[in-house]
Amino acid sequence: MSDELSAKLYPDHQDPDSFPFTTNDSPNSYYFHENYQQQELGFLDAPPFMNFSDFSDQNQLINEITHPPETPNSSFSCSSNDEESDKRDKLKAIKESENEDCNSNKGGKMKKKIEKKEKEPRVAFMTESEIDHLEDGYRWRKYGQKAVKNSPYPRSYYKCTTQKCTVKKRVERSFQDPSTVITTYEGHHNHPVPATMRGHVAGIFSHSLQFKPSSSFQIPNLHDQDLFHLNYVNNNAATNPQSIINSLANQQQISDYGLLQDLVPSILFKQEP
DNA sequence: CGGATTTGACCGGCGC
DNA sequence: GCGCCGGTCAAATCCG
Repeated sequence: MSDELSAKLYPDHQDPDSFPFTTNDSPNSYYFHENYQQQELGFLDAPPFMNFSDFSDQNQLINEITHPPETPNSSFSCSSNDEESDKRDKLKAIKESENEDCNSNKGGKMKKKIEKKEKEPRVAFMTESEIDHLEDGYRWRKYGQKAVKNSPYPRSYYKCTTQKCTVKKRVERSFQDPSTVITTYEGHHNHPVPATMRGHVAGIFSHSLQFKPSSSFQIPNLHDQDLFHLNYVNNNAATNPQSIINSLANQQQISDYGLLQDLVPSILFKQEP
């Protein structure tokens, strides 16, 4: 994301890794927001009650910046346009030349070329919930917690407890909208949902709404696992006892739709390494 | 008692 | 080189 976009979206927010992602070194960040926008406009077969109004200002802003009025709003595809790929090529060239300078360190010892650790794909979900760590079907071990700059809410770090699975997730409450929790998954599980959780999943899925990608809008490389997370967290939030109690307090009638109306989260975007 | 969580220390990347 | 910051480690502590 450009500094300009970042500054307009979050004037007081300095944390580069919080939502939305603002990786300085990745030319893909712009692309993520195309996804974000695309999703808002119809990636998911969202039910009619789904309310994106909370994000409409952001999306409008993103739309303005990424597609200025004089530039035709080309498409919602995730492929980059020529101008954008030019920018990426240039950035790539700069990075490569920088690497060369660094590695050919005149007269000195030949520094072993250290490959930059490849980033795992990341997927972020924003969920309206009072509970920070939402049940998502997998087992996690907390390994750290840090204060988030310019936010009163800490960020928690979790690892999947299954052996040889390197998936991590970060959970933090949005400082802009404290009613929402931002969950970021990094990597993909190399194993099925733990057996002890499967019954739970089946029970939840049997009676409730599920998201699926629409035929007209696709985010490339969106794994089934990501939709699983979305469905699981969504449905779990909707069936969380405290959520139901809260909902009861606010609504006259309870229906599946009525409950979900206040609780459904939205997938925001996906970040590729 | 064993697994999970807490929390201060530590590390590496980055900007100045 | 130094300080800042995000992310991770690991010893101490908690808790069922």
